[in-house]
Amino acid sequence: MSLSAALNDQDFDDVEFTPRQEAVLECALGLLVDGGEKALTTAGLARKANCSKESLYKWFGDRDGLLAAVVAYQASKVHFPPESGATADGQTYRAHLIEFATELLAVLLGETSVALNRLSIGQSKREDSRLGRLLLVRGKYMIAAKARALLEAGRHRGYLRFNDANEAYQVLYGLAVRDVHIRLLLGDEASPAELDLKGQAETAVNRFYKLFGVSL
Amino acid sequence: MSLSAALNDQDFDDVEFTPRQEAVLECALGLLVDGGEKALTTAGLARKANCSKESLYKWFGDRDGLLAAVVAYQASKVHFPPESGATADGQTYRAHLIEFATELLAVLLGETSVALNRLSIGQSKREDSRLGRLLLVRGKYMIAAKARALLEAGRHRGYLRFNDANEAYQVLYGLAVRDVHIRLLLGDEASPAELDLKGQAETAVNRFYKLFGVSL
DNA sequence: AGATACGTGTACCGTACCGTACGGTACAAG
DNA sequence: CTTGTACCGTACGGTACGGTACACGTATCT
Repeated sequence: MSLSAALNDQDFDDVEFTPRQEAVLECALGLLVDGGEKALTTAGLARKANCSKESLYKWFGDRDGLLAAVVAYQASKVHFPPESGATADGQTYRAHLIEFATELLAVLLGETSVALNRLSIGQSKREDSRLGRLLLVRGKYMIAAKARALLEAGRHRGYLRFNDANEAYQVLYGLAVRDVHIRLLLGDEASPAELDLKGQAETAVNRFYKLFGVSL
Repeated sequence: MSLSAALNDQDFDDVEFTPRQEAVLECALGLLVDGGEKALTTAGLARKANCSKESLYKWFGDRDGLLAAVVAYQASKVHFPPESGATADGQTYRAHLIEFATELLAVLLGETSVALNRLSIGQSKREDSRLGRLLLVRGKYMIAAKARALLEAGRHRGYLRFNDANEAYQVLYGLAVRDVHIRLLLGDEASPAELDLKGQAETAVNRFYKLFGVSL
């Protein structure tokens, strides 16, 4: 079963890559990070990765399959630490929230994430945007799920009060990310204050508690 | 003076387009909205707009100049209403904030804005992203300036309390937009609730007042 | 040793598209 | 009537890139 077939079947879940393929995909990531999509040509990747174009097509089907594989590979690298500290008091729970926000910012502002988002967005057209969906389901939705679980735990223990966990997460996201992500995607640079991820996460969580925290 | 020369000089300000050129740019916008960047070819635009490729190159220099002209043209269409209601009580000021947030969402979620953002992001590479900068300075920065003025007025009249107007604006932006913008750029669709711009703007402003409003 | 499988390197084809050149048309000014 | 300007339509060169075919090298299995 080829990868492109798997992609067409919307079924990209249980795909594993051999070490050799992962090395090639890492090269592809490097080309993408500095150079954008147009820098990732089949000939260029084959030259940089010391592999043949024929192998690329054997492994990934076609160029779209290659791009999808790059996204899937990068997404497979983010680990979800096991539910951190099931028994936590209010202070450590708040610290966990801050840590989550910090990691969120670290991921979104990372250059590989920026490069992949640029790639997926550039490919997205009106209707039919497979790369975008892939990035959403393998990236954003996973993070959102983890965040919802974290927030639900906080509500269950009486630290937070809200009706819709998803809405609460989106507010936390907005408070932490603001317009920094889109500005980076457009080529702007983050200000020094915005590069203090920990500080940004703390103020975001502070404001979040002002909105959804139980009365002091 | 050609447009491309003006672009290279970072000076794209006092550029005006003839009605004929604007009609062509409108066609280009249409091609961009449904089809993405690759759908906007010089031959295709010439065919759809009933103009010659030679005219395109005479007017816009090259394809990059054409893309830049499309962005500049669209940016030139957003008007800034004169400072609304200099003398306003607390209720109408809050209404003005809601109106601003509503318009912000309407712009960001509009399909032409999404298409242009996709275009600019797709063109942005590591270093050197002229389209992105153009969209930032002609779009985002203008909106941010207006928002800062509005917020400063609110602080001056005692409705709001904050130190940095820019930071306050970013919080308002985050509360209103959340992750909807990036999701749309990636090809996701807005939920029904998210399409209720007025309602979204109201809750965003409510939360904003919880953070920066003076004590009730 | 031979066979099968896998991968590299290279040459090649077809195509899409940018950019330009050129012929033809309409129109205004002298 | 001539000249200049602006534009359309089309055809063509150059090129970059996706995709394929093939020759050669290497390892593993029998």
